[in-house]
Formats: sequence, C-alpha cells, structure tokens
Amino acid sequence: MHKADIPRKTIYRLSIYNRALQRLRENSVATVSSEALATAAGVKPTQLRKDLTYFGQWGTRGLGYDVSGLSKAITEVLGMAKLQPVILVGAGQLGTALLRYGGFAREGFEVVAAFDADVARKRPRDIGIPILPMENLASFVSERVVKLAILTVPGKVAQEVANRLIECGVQAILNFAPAVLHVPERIAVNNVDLAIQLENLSYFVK
Amino acid sequence: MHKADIPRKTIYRLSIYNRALQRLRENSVATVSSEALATAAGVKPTQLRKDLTYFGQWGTRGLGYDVSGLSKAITEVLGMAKLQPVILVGAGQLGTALLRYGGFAREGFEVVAAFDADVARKRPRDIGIPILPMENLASFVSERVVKLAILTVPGKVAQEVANRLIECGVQAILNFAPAVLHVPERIAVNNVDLAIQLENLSYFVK
DNA sequence: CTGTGTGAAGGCTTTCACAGCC
DNA sequence: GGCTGTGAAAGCCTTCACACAG
Repeated sequence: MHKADIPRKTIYRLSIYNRALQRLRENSVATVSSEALATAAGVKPTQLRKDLTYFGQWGTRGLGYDVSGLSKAITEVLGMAKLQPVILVGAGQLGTALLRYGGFAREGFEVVAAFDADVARKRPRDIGIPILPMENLASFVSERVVKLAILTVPGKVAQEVANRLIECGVQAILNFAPAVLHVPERIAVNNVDLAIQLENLSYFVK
Repeated sequence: MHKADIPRKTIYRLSIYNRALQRLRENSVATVSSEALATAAGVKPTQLRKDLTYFGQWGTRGLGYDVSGLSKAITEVLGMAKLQPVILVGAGQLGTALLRYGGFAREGFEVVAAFDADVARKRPRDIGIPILPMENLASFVSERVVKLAILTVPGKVAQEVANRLIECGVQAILNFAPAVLHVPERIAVNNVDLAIQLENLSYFVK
C-alpha cells in the first residue's frame, strides 16, 4: 500500500466510498456488495473493486464487503485515523464563512486557528476560534505541527502567502484563491475555484 | 467547434487561460507566447496549444497569440459572452456566505435570487438579493430562464431538491452538498465538496 | 451460484517530435 | 530563427472478461 501507487483519482473516490459506508453503518448494515456501494458512490462496480485492490483485498467472494472493516481501512489509507489540525489563512468574507460552516469538523478535521493581515477587521459574529496576526504564523505552525492549510486570501497575495506557509512547514494547501500557485513538487495543492466551476458549467448549458 | 469534441479537462483549463489573459490585458500586453501563457496557467506549453486547437487556430507562428482576440474566442466557446443568471438554493450558513462573497459577479455571473425552505431564518446581515420560498422556484426559473443553480442545501435533501431543479428546467448544478447526485445525462453537475478536498490532501501529508 | 480480484483491452489525455508558417 | 499546429507515441485510467473463492 505504498502511497505512490494509488492514483489520485482513486484517492478522491475513497473519500466518497467512506462517506457512503458511514451512512450504511448508521443504518446498521453490516455487509455491502460492490454493486450497491458503487451505486451509492455514483461509479461502476468494477471501478470500485479496482480502486480497493490498490491497497489490499477487503471483500469476501460471494458475499461482499464488511462495512465497518472497509471503512476503517479506507480511513487508515487516507491518513484520517487521527484528527488533523488545520489552519485557515485569510479571514475575509469567504474565510469566515467557511469557519462558521463547520462541515470540516464533522469529517475529522479541526480548524485550530485563523490568520489574517487585519485581525481587528469587523466580522459579523464571533467565530469560536482565535484570529491571529500573520506574525504568529511561523511559531504557531511549528508548535502545533500543522500540516494542512486552507487559503482564502485575495488572488493577488495568494502566491506570497503560500510561499510563507510552505516555509513554515505546511505540506498541503486547499486553495480558494483565484490564482495558480507555483509550489515545490512535495507540496500538495487542491484548487477550489468557485468562479471557474461555474464557468465550466456555463459551457454545458444550451 | 462542436461542443462534444472538447474534452472536459480542456474546458476547465480554458477558464484558467482566460483569467491569465485578462490579467495580461490589464497590463496592456498585446501578444503572448504559448510558453508564457502556459507558465501563468501552470501547464505545459504543448498542452496549451493542443487545448486551443480543439476550437480553431488562434496564434501567429513566430509571434504568439493576440491577447484580446484569444480571450474573446475563449469567452465565446465557454458560453460566457453574455451574463448568465444564476440562482442559489439553500440560504444557510454556506449559502449566504457564498452570496456575500461576490466572487461570481466579477466573472460574469449574476446571482439573481436565493431560495430557502425557511425564508424568515435569522441571517446576520442583509444579502442584497431576495430570499424566496421554495414554492416560487418553478415560476421564477421559467420566467427568468435560469439554467444554472448553486446547490447549498444539507446533504440529506440534496437529491430531492436537485430533482426539483431539473424539473423546473435547470440544466447545470454546482453542488456543494456532501451527496452524490443522480441526474439524467443531459444535466451537468460539478461537485465542490470541501470535506473531501481536505481528506484528499490529508493523504499526501507525511 | 454469487460476487470479488485481476490481467488484458480499450479509451482518453498528455507529451513528444517535427512539419509548417511568419 | 522563432513559435505555432498536429500526427504519432506514451502514459494513465476505466472497463471488460473471466478466473477464483466462499
């Protein structure tokens, strides 16, 4: 199960499988076939089975997969077995919204602090976690051993802030800024660009 | 330039190219080489050139591409030549945040209305567009000819709401709900699942 | 007989190498 | 000479067909 051999797209789908498995477990389903799980995840059964073989054999032929066993295995592979501390950089409109949203905590992440150039900026409501000045970034990241960062700064400063994060030891960035980040190969970046997603859809409407 | 022949991944990159071109135009750059534009977009020059050939020949050999001409062509291909009306369904925490965010308008979209099961729900600040009850959905969509919808409802009701949107004539959905939507093939869906994006990154950190 | 695991085939995307035009 | 346009090759991912285990 060495990391390098699992395709990126498979990794992405593993999260989807895991979520479906969690729902099955809530409904006290003990076993599931690749057919059923694939349908729930919106993929073909063969794809699901192939995805799973990248890190082992988890099914019982003639029967299917053990729901909680498979879920545990996927959680392990994804590196989600323990709670990951995350920081958010850029506590503006979108950043504060994501903090309040709370969809992260539910899935095993804890946003432990936010950073912003203007700590005193007016914000409609309290957010529940400290908003710290950028000066504190380096010390905080190394003390708390933070490896994941959510980047919600304006596009113009995104590269600069990303560079700083990487210097501090951050290994992966979830980038909401409308900018292409140039980073060393060892750093993982996922781009979530809302405007581009919409533009993309606009192509498909008639 | 028939739609079917342009790969989905290319479509996605076209938006990125267009954004880079816009920045070049702001800086009064008239001509750009595939090399330079590719660097700005974070891709290889050959990839850029191949992408562009899917819908014509836009460069001048020995010289490069005309910035504003290429930008216009891409805008046209993406179907972004005219302002697209968009609705947002689910004005909860994440939904209202996206409305205030405003990153959409900048790129040629206008969010014309939001819908929610609970119109009277407390919201920290005014949002600038009407929040309408779900009952008004069908009439609004057909009157204003809305083809694009942003879905920010809880995962449990996402499929149900999506079905309704499709019935009303919506052709493309930007789905933020943590759920796999099952839709007819003619409907385009882009999923933006924040928790899954983070999980995905968690795999790459050591 | 049911349903997983997997080598091989097929399809799609990226990259290469170089022809063609300014 | 410089840079685009493009067929061919390579690489990657998905799907198929079927062997194999329970």
